[in-house]
Amino acid sequence: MKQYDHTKIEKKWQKQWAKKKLYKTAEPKGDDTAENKKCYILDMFPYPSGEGLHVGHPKGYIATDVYSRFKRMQGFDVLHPMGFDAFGLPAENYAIKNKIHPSVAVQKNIKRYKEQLEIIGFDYDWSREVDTTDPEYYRWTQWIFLQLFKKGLAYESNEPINWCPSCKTGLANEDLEDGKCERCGSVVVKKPIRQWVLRITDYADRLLKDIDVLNWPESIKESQRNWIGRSEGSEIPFTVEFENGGKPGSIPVFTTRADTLFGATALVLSPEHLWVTLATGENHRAVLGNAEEVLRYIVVTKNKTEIERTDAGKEKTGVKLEGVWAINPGTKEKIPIFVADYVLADYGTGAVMMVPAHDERDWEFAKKYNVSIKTVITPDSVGDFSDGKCIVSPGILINSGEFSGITSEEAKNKITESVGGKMVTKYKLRDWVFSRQRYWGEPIPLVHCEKCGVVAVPEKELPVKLPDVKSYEPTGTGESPLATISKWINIKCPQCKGKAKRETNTMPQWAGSSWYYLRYMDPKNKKALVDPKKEKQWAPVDLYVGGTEHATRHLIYARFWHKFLYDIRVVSTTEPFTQLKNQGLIMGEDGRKMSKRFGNVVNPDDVIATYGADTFRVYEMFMGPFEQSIAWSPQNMIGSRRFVERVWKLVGRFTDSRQETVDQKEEVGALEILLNKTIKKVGKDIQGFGFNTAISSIMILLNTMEKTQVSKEQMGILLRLLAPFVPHMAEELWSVLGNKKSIHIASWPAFDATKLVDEKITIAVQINGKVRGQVVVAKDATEDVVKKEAQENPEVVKWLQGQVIKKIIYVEGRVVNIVV
RNA sequence: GCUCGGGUGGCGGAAUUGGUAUACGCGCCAGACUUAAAAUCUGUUGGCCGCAAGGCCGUGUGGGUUCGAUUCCCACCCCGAGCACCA
Repeated sequence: MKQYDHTKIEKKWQKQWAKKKLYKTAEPKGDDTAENKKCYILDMFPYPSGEGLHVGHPKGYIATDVYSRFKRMQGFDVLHPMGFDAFGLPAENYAIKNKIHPSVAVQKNIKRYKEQLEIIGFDYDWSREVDTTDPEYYRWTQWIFLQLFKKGLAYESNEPINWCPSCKTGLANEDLEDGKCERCGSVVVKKPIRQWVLRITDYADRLLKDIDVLNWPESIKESQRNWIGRSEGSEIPFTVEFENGGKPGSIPVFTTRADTLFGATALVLSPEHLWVTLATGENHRAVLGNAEEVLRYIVVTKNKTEIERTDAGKEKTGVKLEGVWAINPGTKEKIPIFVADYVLADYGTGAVMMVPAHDERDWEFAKKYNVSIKTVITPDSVGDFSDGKCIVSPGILINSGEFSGITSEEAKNKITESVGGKMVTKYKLRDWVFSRQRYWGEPIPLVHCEKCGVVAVPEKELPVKLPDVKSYEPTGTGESPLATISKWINIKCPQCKGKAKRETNTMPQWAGSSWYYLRYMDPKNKKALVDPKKEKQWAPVDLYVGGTEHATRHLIYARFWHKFLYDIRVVSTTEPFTQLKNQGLIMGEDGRKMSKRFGNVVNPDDVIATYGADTFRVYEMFMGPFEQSIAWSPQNMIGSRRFVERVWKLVGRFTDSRQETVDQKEEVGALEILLNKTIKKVGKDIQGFGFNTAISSIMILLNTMEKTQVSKEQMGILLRLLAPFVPHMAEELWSVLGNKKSIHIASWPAFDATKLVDEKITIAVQINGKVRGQVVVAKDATEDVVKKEAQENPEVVKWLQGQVIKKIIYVEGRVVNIVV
């Protein structure tokens, strides 16, 4: 047998597989039974940055590759595609920095990515590749937008939104991290610009409810629940009266604690509240005793960044409105009105009732501004509430008129009803700011007509192609660079043929990735986003693998679009991804995140050149639990290489002329049992993403096989168990054994359920729970026999001397415990 | 602050409807092969006490339930992630 030359073998088989189109996706069989045997396995497709891949990126891809090969061998029709998410800021910034047009840069980076992926030996069906920047692809991204627009789910708005001064574009809430731009880390400011917004909040309830049925990691599900942030409460109107006899008005507040209404000693409005704007405006200014002061406060507030405003730790500020007061609808007492920036404008009604005795924020504010504090809840178990303490927990009502004595829970409904309020549900989720003032994105397919207003581009005119432009750098004016191309902008209105202009905003990075999994099912279709038959054949995605960073962005957006597409009958399932797995990061050797900054990045190309793709794959799958972050270790890589080489040598026995005889230390029958056990375990582990334990059990099998006489058939089983992990070597050795067809379309070995337990089993003997000896018995030994053997065991006898046996417990096949 | 994960040898980790803790791999140590080294192969390897036989202690800490707890319950400590002035 020749030496193991990984480069030669890997190149050879990668070429062969491509030539024979081994991984071409099976076409739909068209019968009902076929549906049960499909398996759609999806990776989160990369955006091709200029950096190329580091060893952390392929970890998830290797896992899906192992899984898809396993499923194919089990006889499933497998769909395992790959593509590129190439619109968006990273690609554009790279292009700007390197002074290449984004489309050129993207194609270059895609090529590089593909090369890097190909040498790892993945089983992608490249004939289904998608590229979100391909007009034939984004035609359908635009089409989905138009359907949203037609259903009233896309609207134009001029509300202040998050603006990144460095990226020079508006951002969605999801694009912020601690008030900073997720991409560049700049502090985001609120800025009113014209924008397109999608009504994701219309789907908040369904997005929340359906989380329960998903087979996803608990942490991601929890993140989404937090993000959607449902809370049930009451909307209660507060009457407002003026000192100088103005007409009384009404301001609704939102509260989850209507039970504390009688303790509300002030009304607090956000600085952006419409009522405040009106009251300080030219016409009404006279009603306030201190309009100038209030205006000054509002200006100061608006100049603060989001971070400054929303930091819970900072001291609260506000200003009291003079000449006006509110009526507490419970007590009918006059209470002061404040404007304060701790009240968020865009949550609830932008107004809250201040209950200092039972809310810590209100408490803090009331102390500072001398608002009276009135306790109306007492903890239900103990009666000793003390005034001068903030009691946040619910309890029994006091000082609440007719409601005194009932519980908080009961009071919420009753009080709300009695003051003319209503029970409402609110969400933290905000509508999705969907336009970007940048070049490198899908043009929004709308037209602004002087007469007709906003008009959709007719579907047959899609795609609206992104025009070439000399300067694609962001303008910073709130307009996209497209606004400078008059030739492109000025068109006729599709409706009235009059003068009209194109919409110049582009879509955010997340648009293309919100539906790409559908396109893989039918990538070449020119007539529809996806053929309904093909959609039925493949949907939903059975397994989706990617990083946790997408928990509240991509994974929420995609679920939203999917549900919308379900409503307009483009897709047949209510959820896109039934099962989700997150790969843990591969950290640098130093334990820090891999980054150019730390100089701890490992390039997969180098690793593969030295050790081979098969070893690399084994190492990444064996290094620890898939979902866990673990540091890269060149030391441990050597262990994986050893393992791979030992397999090579083992098969060498069948080709070497000497037919090397084995010093047979293990029983042949025992090997048969171990093989069966291993087949069962490896299958179960791959299915459950326990790749590290699957490999360890194959290692145990290999250790035994090396010491035993092994038949060709048994060797074939070993190779098939290994095939998903080391596809090149398994293929090579499989052909060495004389097989003509590829191992990757061979059937996964079956195990014999009657041969899973050894003839003799070892049972531990405990005395009072401490292991004192072991007995070996036949596998079908009865309880009495085992108990008798246990008591006769010399080790045990020693411990039993002078003791009285109270009880003997036998756990079948495991342990005997003698209680003395 | 709230929510969700997680804490096991020198290291990555294995084992939970409660049943022999430390599988597998790395490293270390010893041996074989070699002039020598590397590679490879074989063996040992949780801690403490002991010449040994053997014993005691051990899954973040402290309690509890149980014949038996890494696993279940209570309290606490630490690490990671998400959310956070959301009324």
